[in-house]
Amino acid sequence: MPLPHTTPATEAEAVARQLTLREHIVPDDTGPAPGTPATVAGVDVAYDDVRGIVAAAAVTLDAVTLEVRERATATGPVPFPYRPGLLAYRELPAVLDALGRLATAPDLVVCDGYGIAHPRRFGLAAHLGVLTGLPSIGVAKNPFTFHHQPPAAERGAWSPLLDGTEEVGRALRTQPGVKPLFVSTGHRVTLPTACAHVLNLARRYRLPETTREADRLCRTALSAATRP
DNA sequence: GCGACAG
DNA sequence: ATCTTGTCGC
Repeated sequence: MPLPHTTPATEAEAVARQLTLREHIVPDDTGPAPGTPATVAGVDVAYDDVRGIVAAAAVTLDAVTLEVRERATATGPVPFPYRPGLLAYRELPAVLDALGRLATAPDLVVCDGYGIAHPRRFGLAAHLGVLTGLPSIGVAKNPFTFHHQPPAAERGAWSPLLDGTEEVGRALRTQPGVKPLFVSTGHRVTLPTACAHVLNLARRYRLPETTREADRLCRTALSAATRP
């Protein structure tokens, strides 16, 4: 069922593949309902650009209790340079590897970065969702090239994230008086549902527990891979 | 041409 | 992403 991933030889090929794959995005709401019994995985990567090594982590949490259910990591060579708009080609190989090492596939994947909020409407979270078939959402820490009005100060407040006049995501306040996160849809999840998931996962801190756990794990995995 | 630009 | 100490605040 999952589609294969291979590293493009050129940026033009990378862009062309995005235009093809984006047709496979399913913009429905067939993923789990926020806060209901389900498993949610956070994925993240860390780099050692000097040695050209990337380490990825996938951590599965219980969506109700937020307890960690499973952890997996993967390391490998950095496969693609960083280019805004092509982040997925840099992160996906290691992330897909880590996800595949989980004994049980999650019901939802939370990515660091964007989903449909992307110059070609096919960011990392959408790409991951299409390849794996899993419901996915993107959670970014900055607005990238998009614009927004600051949401009200209370937790849960949001404002549209705009590419011109098109709403591509939401600036979502997960903690009172703290900088908002930028949430966008990936695959099989609706924008309001995606925001509800993020609020459910970010009860105490700005970032969802899924990304906090994945961030910690990929860093330790990187130092372990870098430490002979 | 210059600046901006997820991680 | 990553380089990096102390420091202001709850």
